[in-house]
Amino acid sequence: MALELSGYEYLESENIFDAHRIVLDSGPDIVLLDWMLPGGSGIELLRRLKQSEVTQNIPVVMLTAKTTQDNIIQGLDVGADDYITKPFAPRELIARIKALLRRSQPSEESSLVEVKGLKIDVAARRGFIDQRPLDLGPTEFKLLHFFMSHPDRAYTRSQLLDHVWGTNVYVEERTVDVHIRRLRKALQSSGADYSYLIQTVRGTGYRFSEQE
Amino acid sequence: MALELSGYEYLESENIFDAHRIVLDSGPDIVLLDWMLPGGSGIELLRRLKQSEVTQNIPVVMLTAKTTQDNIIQGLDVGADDYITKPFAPRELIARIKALLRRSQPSEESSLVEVKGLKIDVAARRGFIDQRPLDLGPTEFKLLHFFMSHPDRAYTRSQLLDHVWGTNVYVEERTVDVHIRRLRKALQSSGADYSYLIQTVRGTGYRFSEQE
DNA sequence: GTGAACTGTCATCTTATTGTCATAATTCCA
DNA sequence: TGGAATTATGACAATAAGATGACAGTTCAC
Repeated sequence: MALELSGYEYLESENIFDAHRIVLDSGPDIVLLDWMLPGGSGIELLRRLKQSEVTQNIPVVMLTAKTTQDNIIQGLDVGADDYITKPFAPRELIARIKALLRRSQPSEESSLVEVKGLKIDVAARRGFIDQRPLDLGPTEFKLLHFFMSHPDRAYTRSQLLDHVWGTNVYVEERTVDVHIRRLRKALQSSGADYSYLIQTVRGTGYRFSEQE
Repeated sequence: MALELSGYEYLESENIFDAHRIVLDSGPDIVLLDWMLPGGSGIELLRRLKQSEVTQNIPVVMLTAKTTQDNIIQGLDVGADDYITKPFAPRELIARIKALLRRSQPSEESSLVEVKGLKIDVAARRGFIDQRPLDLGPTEFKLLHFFMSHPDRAYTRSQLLDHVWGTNVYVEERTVDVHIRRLRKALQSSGADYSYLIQTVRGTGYRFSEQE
């Protein structure tokens, strides 16, 4: 109920066997695991999850009524990421889940990509032309980032939509044109004009290149 | 007693389980870990701490009565940062703790951070704009401190919650917005307006930067 | 116990960003 | 040289995201 109220989706299982299958099939973001499950102790599942490369990065929270030393040590040993002892407040459960999810989120890459006087700092999420910061919307930034890391190659609008907007997004192909224009505009804003880097490939799409 | 006399705050635990929770919840600056803990060897906890990304940077000092080489090697192997064998002089304990703390917080704990006319005194927990003290709540101070020691990079609300509020805290992400606002307000209180240092990064979060 | 300071949350207001369209400009080829 | 096809551009409304003010619960010092 607490999970539902907080807007999480979940799948339940009554026993280890189904639980394992569900984890493998649905690839959850997190696993809540009761110490005592019919058919075997939850710790067995925990061990299995942590052994497999596929599942070992899924954070696992152990729920337990037991506070006996043995069990807990066993749990630590196998690699639970957090524990909650029953009875617990729903708030606490949600808090711990949130914290774990936060932590497991994408690692921070801090790359700098540079082409001539045009530079983008991915960590800072910002672009520069000769030290001068660019005014880019999120989409323009992503587009520029994609282009700069895949230069000298023509992409169709469709491909750009996939890579920059993401799959499963329904957007008119012509929308790409508009963003290309916005990006070009930003690239020739102050002083130097770098808009030539974004080249139109008639009949195909666009390309990022220093040449020509 | 030695810790208290030296002005450190500490949390104690009688067993591995509680110890692990305490570390996760309170995010200590350092961990003193006895080799022998009821319910299991402290080394297991050490291993756990060093395995998780969240806790692996917390320095751990192993306390032990054993002087056998094996053990020491075992401990260092897993990642203990220092060793003290019992019996030990309180002075020595404190000295080692100090050394580790110094080492582990090179960038952050330089007690004076300054950017342009904005300066914070970490020890005194106060901020100044051109000598004039700022009116900051504890959270705002921590937020500002974090920003100033990690400039020119965008942070999501989640990341800020982790770094400033701590892990395992259940706070709405939007709460970050509110504190950002309070901080900005403080930065433009009297005279000069430094609120431009805290920049909104649409679709991502916030960034501290002198530029723009 | 009282009051001030501080926090977290909510509802509401603002603004930046986006997707789309209509129209102008260009390119290409018969 | 037309005109068909393709791309560029400006405008605009919808939307999503952030800013802001208010408020109530807590904590803490006195």
